[in-house]
Amino acid sequence: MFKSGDIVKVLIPNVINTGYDYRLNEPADVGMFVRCSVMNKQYIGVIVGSGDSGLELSKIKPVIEVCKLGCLSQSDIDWIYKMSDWTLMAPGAVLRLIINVPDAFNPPSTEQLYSFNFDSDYKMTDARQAVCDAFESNDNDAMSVNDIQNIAHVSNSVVKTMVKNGMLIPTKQREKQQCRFNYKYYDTGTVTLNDEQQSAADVIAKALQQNTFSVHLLDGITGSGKTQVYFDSALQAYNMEKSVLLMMPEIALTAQFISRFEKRFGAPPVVWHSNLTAARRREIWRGVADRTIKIVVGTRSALFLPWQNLGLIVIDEEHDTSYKQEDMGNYHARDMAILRAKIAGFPIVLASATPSLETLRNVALGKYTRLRLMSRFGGAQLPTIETIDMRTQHPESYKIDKDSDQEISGNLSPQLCAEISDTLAQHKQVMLFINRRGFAPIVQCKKCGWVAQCPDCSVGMNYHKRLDKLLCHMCGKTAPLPDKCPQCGNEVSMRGAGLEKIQQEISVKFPNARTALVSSDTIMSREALERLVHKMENDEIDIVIGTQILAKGHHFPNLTLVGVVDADMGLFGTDFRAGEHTFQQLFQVAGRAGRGEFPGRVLLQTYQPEHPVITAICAGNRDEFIASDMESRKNAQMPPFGQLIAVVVEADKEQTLKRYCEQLSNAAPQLNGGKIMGPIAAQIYQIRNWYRMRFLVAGSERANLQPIVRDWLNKVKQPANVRVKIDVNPQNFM
DNA sequence: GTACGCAGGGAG
DNA sequence: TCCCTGCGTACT
Repeated sequence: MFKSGDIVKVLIPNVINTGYDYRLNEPADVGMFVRCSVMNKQYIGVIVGSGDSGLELSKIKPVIEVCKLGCLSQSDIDWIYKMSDWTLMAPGAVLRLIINVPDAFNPPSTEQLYSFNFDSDYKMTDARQAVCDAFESNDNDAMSVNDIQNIAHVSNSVVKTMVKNGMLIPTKQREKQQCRFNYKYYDTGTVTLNDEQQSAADVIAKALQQNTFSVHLLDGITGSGKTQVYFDSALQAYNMEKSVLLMMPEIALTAQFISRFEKRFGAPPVVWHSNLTAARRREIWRGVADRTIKIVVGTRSALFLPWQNLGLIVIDEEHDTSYKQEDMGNYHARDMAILRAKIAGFPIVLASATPSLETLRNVALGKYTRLRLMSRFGGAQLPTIETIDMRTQHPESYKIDKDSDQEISGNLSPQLCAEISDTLAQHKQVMLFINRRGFAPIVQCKKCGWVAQCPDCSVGMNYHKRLDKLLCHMCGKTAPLPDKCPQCGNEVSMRGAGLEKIQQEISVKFPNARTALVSSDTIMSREALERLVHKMENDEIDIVIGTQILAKGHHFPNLTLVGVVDADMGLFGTDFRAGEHTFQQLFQVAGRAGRGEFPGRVLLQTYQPEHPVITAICAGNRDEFIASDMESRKNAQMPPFGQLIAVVVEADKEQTLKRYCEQLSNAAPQLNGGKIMGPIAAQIYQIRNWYRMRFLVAGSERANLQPIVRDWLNKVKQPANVRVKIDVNPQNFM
C-alpha cells in the first residue's frame, strides 16, 4: 500500500514505455486505476509498482485522481508483462486492450439518443435493415447517432433520413441507474448430464476445488453435449464466488445459445461482442470491475475486461481462427487466456469437435487433460460422407434462358444434382457449401490474358453480381466491370465459380426451389443470420448456398443433404495449416446434416478423392488424419513442433522498404537450431498502396525466440513511414 | 502512440 | 516572410 506523497510507477495505455513515475496525493495500491496526464493529455493508467525513474521531484507530476472503481491484481499485472514479452507488443499496448472503454471512468454522456420505431411502415432497405439489426443486438436500447453508424456500418445520411421519416425517434437519455445486469444464477435443474458428460464435469469440478492451473480439452463431436458440461463447470465456479468467462467466436454467439444459457442458469448471460453501444460497453466494463457482473459470454476481447477474482475461462470452438487478432496487435486469445490462467492459477476449459494440433500436441505431452465425449446426444446419427470424383463426373453446362445460345459450364456434377432432386422430392433441405464469395473470382481477357486487379493491392478483383461490380476482397475497393478488355479491347470472361454463380446454376437447374445465399456480403449481422436460421427451421428455404459462415453450429433438423462444391479448395495452399483447416471446416460442415431425426448425407466434390484429408473425413476418422498431419508437421519442424515468428515490414515507398529490409538482413543474428528466412515479398505484396516484405523466424519447439527478435529489430533504426508488424505464431501468411 | 518543435523549400 | 511538410524526439 502506498501513502500520500509516495512516487509510484504508472503504466499508461498507448505509450511505448514500461511506465512513468507520478506522485500520489492520496493512498493507493498496486493495480489501482489512476488518472494521470501525459503531455497535457489525460489518461487512465494503472499503478504497477513504486517509482524508479530517479527523476528530480520537480519533474514528477501528481496523480490527478485515484479511481474508486475496480482494480487489477498483481497476477493481472504480471500477465500484462508476460503477454508483452510473448507478443512483443509494448506493455502499454496490452494495457490499452484492457482500458479500451475510454469513458468507463467518466460520468455518462449526454448525447441525443434515438430508438427504433418498429411500427413505421417506411420502405426497408439493406442499410435500414442493418440499423434495425443494430438495435436488436442491443436489446433495443436507445442509441446515439455515432453508435448507429458504427454498429450498423451505415453513413450519416442514412441515419438522418431515418430520423426525418420517423423510423428513428429521439428519446430521452436513460435515467442513471444501477447495473441492469445484476443477475443471480442458479442451476435450474432442467438438464441432466449423461454419464459421459457427468464424469467430464466431475474432473473440471475437482480442478476448480483444487484452485490451481490446469487445462482441460473437452473433445467431442457436434451434438455430444459439450456446452452443458462447461455450463456445469461455470455454475460450480460461480457458486464458489468466482468470476467466469465463456469465450466463443462471434458467430457462435446466437440467440439459440443465449436461450440455452438462460434455461440452465435461470437468467440471461451478459453478452460482450464488438457491436455494443458505447453506453453498454461502459456499463458492462464497470459491472465487471465492481463485481456486479460475474459471468460474461463474449468474443475474444472479453478476455480484457477488468476481471475481479476470475476463476474459470471456457474457450468454445477452441480451434477457431477468429481467436487470433490480426490487427491492433497480434495476440491469440486462446493462448493469452491460458497464460492468464497459468499466472493466476485457475483451470481453463477448451472445447472443440476438431481441436487444433497445438492443443492436441499439449494433450500428447501430458500438459492438458483430454475429456472425450463420444456419443451424439439424443442418439442422432452422424451423417455418411462420400466423395464425388469430379474426374469422371463432369458437370453439365446450362443456359440462362432457353433461347440463348450461350452455354455456361456448370460446377455441380450430375450425381450431386440427382441427389438434390431426390432430397427436394422428399421435402427435405439441401445445403451447398462453397468457400468463395461473389460470382467469379477471376475476370480475365480471353485474348491477351489481362486480369482485373485491384489498383491498391496486388490481388485480383472478384466480380460480384449483386453489386454488378468488381470487388477487392483485400481492401473493399470497387470498380465497374469493363465490357471490353482495357488492354486489347477484346471480350473479357469470368473464370472460376463463386457463391453467386452456384446460385445461378441452381436457379436454372432447380427453378422451383426456394434458395438463400449466405455469405459475409449478404449476412451483415448475427441478427440477419438468425433470421435465416428461422427461415430454415420454418421450411421457407429448400436450398441454402453459403460460405464457411454456414459451417458454425446451427441446428437444421430438416437438413439432410450437404454438398461441398469444391472440397479441394484450400488443400493446396502454401500454408502448412491448410490441411488442418480444410479438415476442420469440412468436419464442421458435415456436422450440419442429420442433426434431427433423419440421417444426413454429405457429398464432397473433389478431384482428389484419395487425398489423406478427404479419405480421413469420409472415414469419419479424425484421429488418423491428425496422426498423419502431426507426422508431417514434425518432419517439417512446423508448429506445434517448432515455433514461427513472422516479421512483416511495410512502407509506402518501395525504396525505403528495400533499404530497411537490407539493413535488417545484414543485422540478422545466427540462430541456434533455427533460422531467419527472408526477406521475401509478402504473399500479398501490396495492400492499400503500401508495399510489404516478410521475414520468417523459425526455431525449435523450446527456443525462446522473442528476445532474439526484439534484439534484432532494435539493432536497426526504423525509418519514418515504415511499419513493422510482428506476428508470433502466425496463423495466416499474408 | 502522438504532440511538438525544428529545418528546408515553395509561394506570395 | 509566411506557411506547409517531413522528420526526429520526448513524454514521468
